[in-house]
Amino acid sequence: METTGLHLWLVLWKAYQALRCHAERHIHSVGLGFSDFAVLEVLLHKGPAPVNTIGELVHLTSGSITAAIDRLERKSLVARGADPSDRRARVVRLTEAGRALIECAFRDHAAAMEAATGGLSAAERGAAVALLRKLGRSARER
Amino acid sequence: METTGLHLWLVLWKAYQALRCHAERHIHSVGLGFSDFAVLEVLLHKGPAPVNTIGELVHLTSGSITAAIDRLERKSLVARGADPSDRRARVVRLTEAGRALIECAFRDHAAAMEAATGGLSAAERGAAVALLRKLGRSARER
DNA sequence: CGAATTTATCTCCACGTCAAGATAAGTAAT
DNA sequence: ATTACTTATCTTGACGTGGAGATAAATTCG
Repeated sequence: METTGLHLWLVLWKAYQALRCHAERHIHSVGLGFSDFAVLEVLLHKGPAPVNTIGELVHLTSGSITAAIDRLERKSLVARGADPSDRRARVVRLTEAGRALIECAFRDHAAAMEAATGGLSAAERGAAVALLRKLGRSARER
Repeated sequence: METTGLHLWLVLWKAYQALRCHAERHIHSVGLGFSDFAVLEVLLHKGPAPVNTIGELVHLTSGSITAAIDRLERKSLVARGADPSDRRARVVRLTEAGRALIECAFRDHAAAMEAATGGLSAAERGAAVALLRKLGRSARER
């Protein structure tokens, strides 16, 4: 078994692409892009938040998150509001339509990921999670 | 330990991003984009190949791979040539400069990945490779 | 208080990607 | 040989992203 860092990286990349492909198929079918889905998901699970806070959570730069919120606002899935404690900030919240959409889409997404990872037993998935978490953490620290 | 498919997907995503961040830093410092690096790497290890064959290997559509080869040709890192057995095809090969660059860049890349995955022991990396390979393969099959 | 710095957001532009369609060359079938 | 189909590549237009810089508000410090 190959244990070089390069090999691990390649295998990780391929696994990522395979899962991402599944994820994208479902998300695309709802008429959303990957980033827009991530933004809605953050809003659903963390509640309203300022633009750049969301950007950091989903790894988008200031320009990109502005564009993403613009897209979602154009579709009436989110709304910008004023932050009473900071007049620079614009707080983003889900609209009714946005909440309905992401709740449904998220359920589908979870089911799709469950199916896509079905090739591994529960024990294997647990082991994979532990290893990947450790790998990600240590890589981020360097 | 969480063993849902969704959780595994999220952890995989984060680990991927952490490693990709390392990879991109090194590749960018050579003046290349991620895809262009992948194209050169294919040419280095598999030898000259037609445009679309390369595109499939690095997962780029016909339009994208054309643009990538254009960029590399503009920098004189690769050259297009005729395929004697198929006049539609354009065979891409490394130039001297291209070979020198990718050989050097690839060594650096391998070293960077070695360092980035250093948080895992050899045994852990072997286990991770086995799990990720299985995961990727089964996800691709569905 | 006023000046300098930081923070939050937005605008603008360049880049890489994809999708769809165009062109040209090879292949198969009648 | 003609027709239809497939394959290899390129072109065009739209989209999402990042980076640099602009603006405005908040914060820090003398």
